[in-house]
This record gives sequence, C-alpha cells and structure tokens, in this order.
Amino acid sequence: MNTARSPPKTPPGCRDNNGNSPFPLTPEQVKRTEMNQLKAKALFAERLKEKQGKGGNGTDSVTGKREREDRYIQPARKFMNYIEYDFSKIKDTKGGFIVDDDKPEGRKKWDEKLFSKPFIEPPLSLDPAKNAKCRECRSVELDFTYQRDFNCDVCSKCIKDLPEKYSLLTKTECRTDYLLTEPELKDVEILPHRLKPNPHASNWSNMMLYLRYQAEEFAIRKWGSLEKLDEIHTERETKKKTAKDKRFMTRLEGSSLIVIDETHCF
Amino acid sequence: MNTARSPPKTPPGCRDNNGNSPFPLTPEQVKRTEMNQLKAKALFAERLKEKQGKGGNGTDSVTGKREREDRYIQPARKFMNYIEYDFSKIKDTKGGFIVDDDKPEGRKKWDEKLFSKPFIEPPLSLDPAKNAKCRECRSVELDFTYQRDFNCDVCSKCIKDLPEKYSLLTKTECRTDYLLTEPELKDVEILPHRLKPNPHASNWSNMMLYLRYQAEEFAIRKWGSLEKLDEIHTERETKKKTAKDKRFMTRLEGSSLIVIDETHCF
DNA sequence: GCTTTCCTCTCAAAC
DNA sequence: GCTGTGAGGGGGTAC
Ligand SMILES: [Zn+2]
Ligand SMILES: [Zn+2]
Repeated sequence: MNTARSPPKTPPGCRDNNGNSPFPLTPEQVKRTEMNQLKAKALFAERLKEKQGKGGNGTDSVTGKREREDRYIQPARKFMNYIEYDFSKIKDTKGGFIVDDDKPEGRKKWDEKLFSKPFIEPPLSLDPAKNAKCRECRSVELDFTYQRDFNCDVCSKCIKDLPEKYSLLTKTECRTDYLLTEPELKDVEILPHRLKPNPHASNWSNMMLYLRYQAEEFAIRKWGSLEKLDEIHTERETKKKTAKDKRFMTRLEGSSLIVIDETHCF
Repeated sequence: MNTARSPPKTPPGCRDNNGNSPFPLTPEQVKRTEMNQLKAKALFAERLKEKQGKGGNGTDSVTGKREREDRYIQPARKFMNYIEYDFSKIKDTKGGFIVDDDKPEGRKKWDEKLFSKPFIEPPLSLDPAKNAKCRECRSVELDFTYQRDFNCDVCSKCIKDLPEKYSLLTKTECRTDYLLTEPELKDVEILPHRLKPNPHASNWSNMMLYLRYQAEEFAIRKWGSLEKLDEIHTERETKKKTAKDKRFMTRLEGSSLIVIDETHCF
C-alpha cells in the first residue's frame, strides 16, 4: 500500500550527523564500514563492466521488495517484561557474564517472574520544560516504550502517521533489506532492539524488532546511500540466482551422477 | 624427514571402535558428519566427472603438505597450570557460566596465581594391577600430562618413538590438514586439547594442541578414510586456486577499473 | 608452520 | 514475510 521506504532525509555519506542520531560509529565500526564500502564498490564496478548497462530498473524491484506492512507499530506494552529481560541479559553479556544458561525451563521461569511484576508508569514532570517532546510534532505525549527501547522521543500519532520512519523491522528484514550483519545487529550500542515472542511459536527464539529510521540511517552510513545499497542488493540477488541456476545445470548434465533429488546426488 | 602421517591403523569407516578410543560420536555429530560426507561425496563425483581422471598424484602433494615436525612432543610440564586453567574454563563454559571476563589483567593475574601453585606428582599405587599401562608397550611409567589432558595412557618413550600417533597438532593444523571444523575442535568431548602460550607472543591467544591419533581417528570417522580426506583436500585446494586465478584475471581485464594493487581496486 | 572474528550463504529446527 | 548455527573462505589482529 504505502511505500515504507522514504527518500533519504539525511544526505548520503554524512559522517558527522547531529540531533537525534543515537549511534556514533566507533573506530572499529567505521573501519569495518569503510572496508565493506570498498569491497562493495570494487564488486559493483566489476559487475557493471560485465553488464555494460543493460539492467536499468533494478532498483524498482528492490524497493518493491522492501515494502513493509506496518503491523508492528502498535506499542506492545504487554511485552515490556520481555524487554527488561533482554536488556539485563545484554548488559551481562557486555560485562563478560552470562548468567542464564541454555535450559528453556529456566528461561521460561524467569520470564514468568518478570511478567508478574507490576507495570509502573513513568512520572510526568510538572515542569513542562523538563519533559521531552516528540521529535516530529513537539507533542509531550510520547510513546514511552519507544523512548525506553529505542531512545527515541516520538508520540504515538507520529508513529502511526510516519511508518516509513517509525515502523519496526525484524532482524532478518534488517539483514536482507538493509544488508546489515550479525555483529552490527547484535551490538545494542549501534542499533537498539525490542524483543517480542516468536509469532510462529512462543517457545521459539524471540523476534527482534528494530526501528526503521535507525536501521536505515545506519545502512546509509554503512553503504553510502540508499541507492548504492540497492545496487549491492540487486547485485547479490542476480549473483545468487545465477549461482543457483549453474549449480542445478551442472548437476543435471553430469550423466554419471545418480540424482535422486536436488539435495541427494552421488 | 619422517612422514608424520602413518597408514591408517583402524579400518576406514568403522563405526563401533573399542579400546582406547576416547570419543563416541553423539547423534548430532553423527548427523553432521554424515551430511558432510554426503556433500563431499557429491562434490567429488562432480569434480571427477569434470576432470575425467587426469589428476592422478594429488594425494602425494597433500601428504607431503601434511608432514609435521615433532617439536611439541616433549611433555610441557612447566605449562601445566595453563592446562588446569583451560580445563576449569571449559567446564564452566559447558555449565553455562563464563566466570573470567575479557579484561587481560584479570586473566594474567589468575595465571600467575596458578603458576605459583606447587606441582604435585600423582601417587603411584603399590598394587601394580591398579596402575594403568602404556597402550603401546605396557610400561607403567606413563606420561602424566597425556593421561590428564588427552585421556591417553602412553609412556614418554612411545610418544617419542611414534610421532605419527602421539605428536601434537595446533588447532589450525587440525583445520587445514584434517578438515575439522570449529565446533568439532571446540567440543572437548570429541577432541581434548592442551593449551600452550602463543609462540608469537605470550599475551596473544593461547595455542591449542591436539593429539594426532585422536584427530586422525576422528577425521577418519568423519570423512570415511584418509584417502577420501585427501581427495576432498585436493579438491578444495584446486578450487581455491582456480577461484583466485579467475578473480585476478577478471580484475585485470576490466579496463575501467583503477587497480592499485590486488586488494585496492575501484 | 597462531588465533579470532568476520563475511556470505544455506539450511535446520524451533536458543 | 522467524532465528540460530554451521560451512567455507579470507584478512587483519595480537586473547
Ligand atoms: Zn508527534
Ligand atoms: Zn610405551
């Protein structure tokens, strides 16, 4: 329906952005990011040379693929205890301690204990100057969960009205759509995230939700711009498709091979 | 000098070996191993079809590459505290706890404390039937460190005389020579290992040493036989070399690319 | 003949 | 449009 991908608000390739940007890049991240850009640039130049400019509308399909329905916009207050558990766990990992073990019954018990804790509303200060305001409309009625989970001061109305900035993405969406990697998504100092129970089954691994404008802003800094990101994206898609085709063709033309199906081949 | 790789003592593909074999395969390891064999078999069949049998002496080069000098044969008694530290750490990790944090000064302090502990010889029982004997020569004068670190009852003389079985390999050697993977080498129940200070610098990551016959026995069970392992090994080497050549050639023939050197290419 | 981590891709299983 | 882990490879770093 509505295209979730907006034109980039920040100029591409900006290094020193100010205002509400919650993630300054550490030197290691800057280095890795530049390395990624370098490799991507070289790869793209090679592919461009090969194709001689015959794939023109690749970005359209990519942007079309990257459309997101905004079903995660509603503030998930009932999952607040999940989030508290998540943050404490992350803090422990950073300090070098992993206190909770892998036993699922132990984890479930702890979650239930957290669920039983009463929910406390954050106190609203009487001095209006001390209260944070919505970064879009300057309203004072902020979404408390966004403020706590994503360090983002925004009101519920703006979250609904601007899904291209304030909708949430899953971890796999961040990986596939913005080409972010596991360590980048794991580092809560780069991109904070909220945990929700896995929609397939509640006892499966928790779903991780990231704020769209934060992921997009980091992707822009990582890849240069959304256009370059789209180029890399289409490159990988075509590369993946040709590799898959070639794999199947070589498997078929090998007459000495006993092909039971695509995965059982001697 | 001496070829460290001996002809396989155990028949290839054996599933239920007895005696001194310290590692029964868990169901997950059996499954992963069979999957590896399946994939390797399919890959090998494809390559064999491509080549039509013109690479005949590949195994010679591989066995030549896998020659090891036996400079780690001497029992490293002075590093015993490293080993104790290693085993306690592994035990904690298995239980879900990681007690030592990432701070280097903390680790160094602990090592020094362990170094100051007095070395206690294991008591020799007066009843000769109760003492374990060397699995080669039935001697009673076992190498205590091999018994403790590798669960292997062998005497110092046999360690020196049979380097093709009792020499030690580093972790990277196990990976490159026997094609073992990270989780397999990390699992102390599959392959126990001894820690030694990194020969490049003592404050670097500890060197991990594995007992050769144990690594070889597991590799045989994983890949079927040493001959099949060699086939897979040569396959990967040639594949790696052709990929590298192709990469460099395509990079050279792209005239629009600015090639500074092999790694800087726009 | 040092180790770790990272990257990309794939797939299983349900962290 | 779910996540984790593993394989395989490569490079930089100094757990
Ligand atoms: Zn607002
Ligand atoms: Zn002996």
